[in-house]
Amino acid sequence: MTRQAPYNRDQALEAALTLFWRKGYHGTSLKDLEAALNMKPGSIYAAFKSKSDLFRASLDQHAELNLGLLSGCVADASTPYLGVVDFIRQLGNLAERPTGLRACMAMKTVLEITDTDPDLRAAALEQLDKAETYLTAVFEDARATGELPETVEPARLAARVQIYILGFKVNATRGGGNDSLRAVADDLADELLRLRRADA
Amino acid sequence: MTRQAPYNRDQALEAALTLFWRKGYHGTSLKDLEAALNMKPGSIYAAFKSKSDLFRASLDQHAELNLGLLSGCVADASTPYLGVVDFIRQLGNLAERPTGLRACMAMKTVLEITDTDPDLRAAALEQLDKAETYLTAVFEDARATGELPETVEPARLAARVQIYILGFKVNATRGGGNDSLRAVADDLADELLRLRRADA
DNA sequence: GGGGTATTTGAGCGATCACTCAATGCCGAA
DNA sequence: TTCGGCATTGAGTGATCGCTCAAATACCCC
Repeated sequence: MTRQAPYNRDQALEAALTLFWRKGYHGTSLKDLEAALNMKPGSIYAAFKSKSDLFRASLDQHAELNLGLLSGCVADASTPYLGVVDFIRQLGNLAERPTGLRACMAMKTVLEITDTDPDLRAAALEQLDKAETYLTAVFEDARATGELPETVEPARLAARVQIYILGFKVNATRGGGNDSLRAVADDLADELLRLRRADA
Repeated sequence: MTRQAPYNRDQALEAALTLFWRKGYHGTSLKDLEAALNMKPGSIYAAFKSKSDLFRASLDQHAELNLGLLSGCVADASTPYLGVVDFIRQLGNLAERPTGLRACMAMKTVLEITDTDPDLRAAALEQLDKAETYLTAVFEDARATGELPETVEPARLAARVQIYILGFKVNATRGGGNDSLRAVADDLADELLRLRRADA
């Protein structure tokens, strides 16, 4: 039936994601995208409709990967709470990435986009909210099972952990090496371990 | 003598700072600046040389204000370490600011600027380094006086506190209200208090 | 092969970008 | 009152922005 497109859509989207992630929305021009996706402007618009729609698609793709990473840690650990702790500890591995890709795209977008393009901002905010909701649920369960003491407020702790994550990623963007990043990630993880009930 | 310039340079710089801070480097056009500074392009270039130089000047101005805030807290508190704790606690007041001005400009710049304009990126990085150096010095002194235990590594703790500050500001940019921001700022401040020696 | 269709192409659109400079306006000195 | 000199002006520079569309191309079915 219809002809197979000679470009791979997923592959193109990944290239766009990397570019937008690194350079931001305003900092990425269509010329940049044409080069990275190896597509002419007409093809890009046929496939993705507009620059902002392509950005939006990249943002969603990025969120999926990111949340997958977190939920993967949660699934693999002996308890969900320890999974979150492990996720924090693994932030120490961010040194492997180039500095431009150490901070998450949603965060960069919320900081970059203010008045113009409220849709993009809203999408990024929603992603951060989703992550925080996920964390809150984990902490609620941990309290219910007795892993966390009753005095812990799940939403409040989720906000704090979100701050750990976002702050760590901003700081990593400055360019720290493997050792220093790992040391601080361990400190943050240990801090969360200390919140568990002594008998847990 | 030379004629008095009909615009106030400091006032113009402050307007530029607010604009750049809120909208970022790429997100701010000269049209925006012309309107905010109430100056024609020729005057702007006569006074500030170029867009990037004006941004740079704004960045420096911002850093001065920011570091002044921190050192003010340190000077006012009963010990320098408690001053830092107080600074963290006062982050809860960020709700008073519009969301676009809650994150510090240096941080936003480091996240926004990657390849292009390495000078601007370097300037922003330097400012963050300066703040971290300041924190490290405070923690070193606190350890020397016995307020912090010997086991604390000042530089490592400074990185962690920097993460708290940066992370908090990113999170505040999402738009939290007065109560929620204050609650989490208190949590972070209390966490630092807990590091002090029991007899301090 | 040949015809029909879907996709890709890339020159070029108007708008906006950062920036310039000849003309103008304003001032103090003479 | 006139004049010399500097600050301000704003229309206009070439470059680049995001984006379009008529033409060329590649593919499938017959």
